[in-house]
Amino acid sequence: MTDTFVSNPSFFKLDATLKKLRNYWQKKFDAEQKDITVDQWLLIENLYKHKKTTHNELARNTSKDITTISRIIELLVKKGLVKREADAQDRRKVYLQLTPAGVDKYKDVKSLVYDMRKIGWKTLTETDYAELTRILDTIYANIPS
Amino acid sequence: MTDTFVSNPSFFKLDATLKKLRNYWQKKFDAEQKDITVDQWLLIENLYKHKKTTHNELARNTSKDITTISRIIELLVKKGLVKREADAQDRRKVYLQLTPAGVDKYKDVKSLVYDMRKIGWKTLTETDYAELTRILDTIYANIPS
DNA sequence: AAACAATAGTTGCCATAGCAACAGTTGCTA
DNA sequence: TAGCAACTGTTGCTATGGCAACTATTGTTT
Repeated sequence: MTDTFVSNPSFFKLDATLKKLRNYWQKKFDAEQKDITVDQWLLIENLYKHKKTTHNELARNTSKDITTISRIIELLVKKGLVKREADAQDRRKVYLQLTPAGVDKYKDVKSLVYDMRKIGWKTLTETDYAELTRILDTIYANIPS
Repeated sequence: MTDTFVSNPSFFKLDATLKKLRNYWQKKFDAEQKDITVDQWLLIENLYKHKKTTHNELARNTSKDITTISRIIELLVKKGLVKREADAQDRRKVYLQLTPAGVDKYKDVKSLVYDMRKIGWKTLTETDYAELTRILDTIYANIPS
């Protein structure tokens, strides 16, 4: 692996791309008055798919710190999109699930997200997607935890 | 482009990979008592390469918000790694440059960063790097500003 | 059973991200 | 030259990210 290669700014490029994506999504959300942030959306999407999870599971599934989950969930509860439910057996556990309003929000925002994903990929192929996935997964696996 | 393709979580994967990278770097910085954050490092690296820049240029070069630059620079000034210098012609402008201590910090941290970059890429090839660059650049270009 | 370890989640703190509002300066134009 | 637009940077506010310390609960060990 050459010097030039290693010193090339892949970290920077990842960061820049992700920021531009997040920014674009957020502006669309704001323009269409969805009244959520991109990360709040990610949790809603995850809760829709898993129906009923705990903070810890959500943290693992979304690659977010559990403290961040705790705070985002707090905001979603205040917005009436998520409800907490105590576990009867283990009183430390709190189950999280979307309220009916949360399910509505998911359905409302879903198609917008779908469209935005298409825009990011518009000039790329399925092979490109597979390549990106492979490379990012490899980098992820290469980094010690 | 298929449904499955579009609904696949590339945003999530980018985010997860970047977080793991940033985390790994930060832990190494902390373990070796470099006393800087990853983003502070990115500004130091940029200032080393450009010698003398303004907040605006630095924001463009690093893909960071100018308010974020303003605050990170404030921290670096407090640490004695960066100094501000007013422009004689245009009194709105402030030039930024590394102090001698800032240059030392750059030289001190550089090899550590070099090693970490190698670790992320250890099982990948130059072709992989070129592919990643191409795909990320394409996504970046596809997103409206 | 008492002591201790492990687990689930919250809160405090500081750093980064981005928007809006602001102050000061400079350039343009009527 | 007065007024306004554009530019440079800062500050306030809210959200996310991550570490450390904390509470409460449950499981384990002696």
